[in-house]
Amino acid sequence: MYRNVHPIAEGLIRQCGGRATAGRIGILSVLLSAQQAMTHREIEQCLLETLPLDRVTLYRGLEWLVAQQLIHKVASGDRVWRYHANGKAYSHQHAHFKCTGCSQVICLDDLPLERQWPLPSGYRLQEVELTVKGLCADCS
Amino acid sequence: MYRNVHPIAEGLIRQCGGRATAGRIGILSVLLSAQQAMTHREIEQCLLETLPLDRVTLYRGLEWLVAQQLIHKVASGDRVWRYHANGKAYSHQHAHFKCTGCSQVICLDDLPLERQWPLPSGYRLQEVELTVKGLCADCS
DNA sequence: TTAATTTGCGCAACTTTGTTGCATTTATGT
DNA sequence: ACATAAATGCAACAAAGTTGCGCAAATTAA
Ligand SMILES: [Mn+2]
Ligand SMILES: [Mn+2]
Ligand SMILES: [Zn+2]
Ligand SMILES: [Zn+2]
Repeated sequence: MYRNVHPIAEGLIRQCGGRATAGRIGILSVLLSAQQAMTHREIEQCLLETLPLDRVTLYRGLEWLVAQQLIHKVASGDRVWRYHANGKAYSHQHAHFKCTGCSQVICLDDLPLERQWPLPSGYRLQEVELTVKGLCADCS
Repeated sequence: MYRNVHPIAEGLIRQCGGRATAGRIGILSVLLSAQQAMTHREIEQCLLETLPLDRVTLYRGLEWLVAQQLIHKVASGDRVWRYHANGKAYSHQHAHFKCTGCSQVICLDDLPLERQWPLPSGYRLQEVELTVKGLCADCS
């Protein structure tokens, strides 16, 4: 249950010097307890009963948490952002897996992105975005 | 000038057994002449003078060309599809480069995606989507 | 060449995802 | 408890893309 992580979430938010509002704590708690990256919609649904937030507030909360580097944002192909808490394992750049069956997105911590990527001359690399698509264990 | 490729575009379309309409020929001609992957908007602008197409027709034309595998679709992070003609070089899976300055997207043919990607057990790979982000030669 | 049939087009309306402006409320330091 | 800065809720907006449907154009048959 994601309520257990409320104190942890609140601590993390205060450490950033931000206001510990119910919204931010709720959002971060959901993401800290989630096994996969979640869409805005999924987070909204998840909070619906305990803490109904306005969609805009949720967008702004997520934006703020990303800016504080407490969570990260995943693009994953469909035109929907997904969000996931930054554990120790996920603080560096990493790849993601997207299941084409159930649409879940998980972080692939093992997949190193620090290798050399050959680019045309004059081109400068900033960031690599890698999404492996396929079927998860449940959908296989 | 993309008008030179009209006969080529028409031939490719007829080879697929599809109707060679002015719209499809125009769209494919633009993409065949383009150096980079283009958004729906960019293609629309490009055709504006010679062949003003309804946005929906353009969407459906692109969809059809993708289904015929005459072009391919690139996700590239912002929530906008980009399209590019399938030359010989681009018929296989390949990575893309997206310039964070000018937003142009080019195909990285040299970057092999056929390596092994370690996945959790039970997970099955279908496709790899790799976008390298950075600055192109002009924007550097 | 014309007529019939099939397929694509244009238009309007709708959906989804996300953003912006502004008045109101709330968290926090004093 | 009060002042103040910051977050929230609401309405409106925006961009990208989709759907339904009547009409037009491309193929095919006559
Ligand atoms: Mn991740
Ligand atoms: Mn490409
Ligand atoms: Zn799955
Ligand atoms: Zn550039």
